Amino acid sequence: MAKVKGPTPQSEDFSQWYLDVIQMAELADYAPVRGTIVVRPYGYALWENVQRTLDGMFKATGHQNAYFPLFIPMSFLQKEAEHVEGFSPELAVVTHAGGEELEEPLAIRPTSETIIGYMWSRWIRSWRDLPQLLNQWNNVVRWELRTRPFLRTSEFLWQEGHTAHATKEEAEEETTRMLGVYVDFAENHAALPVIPGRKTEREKFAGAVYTTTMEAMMRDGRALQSATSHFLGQNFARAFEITFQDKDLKEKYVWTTSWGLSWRILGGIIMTHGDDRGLVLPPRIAPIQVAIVPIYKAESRERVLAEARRLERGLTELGLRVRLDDRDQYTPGFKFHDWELKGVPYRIELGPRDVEAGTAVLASRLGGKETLPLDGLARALPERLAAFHRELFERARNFREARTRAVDDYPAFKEAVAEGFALAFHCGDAACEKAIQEETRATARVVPFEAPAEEGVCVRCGRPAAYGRRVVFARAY
RNA sequence: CGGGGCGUAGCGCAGUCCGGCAGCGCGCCUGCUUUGGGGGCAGGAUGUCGCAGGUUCAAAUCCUGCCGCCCCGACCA
Repeated sequence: MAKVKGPTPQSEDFSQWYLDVIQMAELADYAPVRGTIVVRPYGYALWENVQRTLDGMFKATGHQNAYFPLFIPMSFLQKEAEHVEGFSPELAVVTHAGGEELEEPLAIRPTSETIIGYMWSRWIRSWRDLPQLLNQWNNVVRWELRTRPFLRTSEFLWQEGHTAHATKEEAEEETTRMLGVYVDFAENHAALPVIPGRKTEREKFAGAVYTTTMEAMMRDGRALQSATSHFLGQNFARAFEITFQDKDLKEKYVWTTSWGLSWRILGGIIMTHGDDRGLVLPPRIAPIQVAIVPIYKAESRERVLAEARRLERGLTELGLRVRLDDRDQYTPGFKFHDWELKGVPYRIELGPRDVEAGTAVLASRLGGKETLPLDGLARALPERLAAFHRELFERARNFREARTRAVDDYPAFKEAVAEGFALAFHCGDAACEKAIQEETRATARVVPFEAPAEEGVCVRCGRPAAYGRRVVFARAY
């Protein structure tokens, strides 16, 4: 009975736990270039499920996929003042190609507002060409100084939606609608409770008029910005001369939005649901929802496997993602640990005794084993998986609420952000916000949409509060 | 970009101080046995000791330079 090391316990070193789990569960591995990772098949299957789900939601809201190039002329990025200031420090730039120095360096896209803006300026002529509702699934590069798998990598996969509209109202509606899609995805598919709202001026996207976001709490109490949706106003329209002739015969600038969700969400799923045994994956996006572990001796092998295959077929026919673990070189105990590490929601154990009795053991990744009749077992699983999702979501929400405190003085604020979210009034001044960060390492994460209207004074400087409500502060990833 | 750590078998490491046969655990391969919570026994394979240069009869070990990665902090999806 060899003792095999599991991941570092969360309580001992949460960051090490995260890194251990990613490696051990075979989600990803480090690649040769600093800050880059290889997403392994199990991790990529998870990402594919995120993609498939979200892509359907984008299409249901009228968007179409397109693809714009990886290379962007440097001059494009310089056209929007805030945008270039925000992104230039982290650009990767190609200066040589084909054995020669390029006349104009090419930025590897950090995001595609500029090249899409350029194309729109050629495509859009009339109000009849609007709205433009585009999305692309791609990779982008941002040369981050401090990297961490999924959360912050030099190259990452994401989707970036870009839309152009005739009116401000329509663009703002789009901004809100798409944040709503992300919230729907987070809560109903990834089981992540999130707080939707607006970013402060200091935290907004470089080039946006304003940024909306959803923030989630990880199991170490830190916040993770899980998706953003930006109202870009006419900033990019002016920079790229994207104009159209309206019904009133006047030439006008379009109003644009952009919104994105990256594989960072996988980091959020890992750090929200995982425990000391490893991953816990939300059923709706788990690559494997049910693992069947057959238990047999040489003489019972065929009998047990035959029954296991019958069960596998029954589950597959219901549209469930199933894996029959018939690897001969491992013992059942090993397989139990393995599927727990990989976060599979349900495991079915099937041995000679069960086959004899017409039963099987159903084990939940959230704990508990029960013996159930084989007959009807498959049909019971969809409801079990739905309940699993609900329990996962509730657990995460309870955790967040237990670690969230409304605070009105600075000492209490410091205590609150040391272990979770602080709900506090703030004056709205960027310098004061920066001081908070320097003094507490916490930042303003989100001004929640859904928060009671309240007046007060700034938790740090005592000046009258802005926003008319409390702001969520936390240490963030 | 600042601070720290580490590069030795696929992985985790010991050996480096004090130069002298390249080691351990896990994993891997073969066989037998086992299988209801990470089995056992036996046999076996696997190395530019990060790179370059120097000192020496002799370098993983000492000297010089370089490279890379990881972790921690300030910036970002």
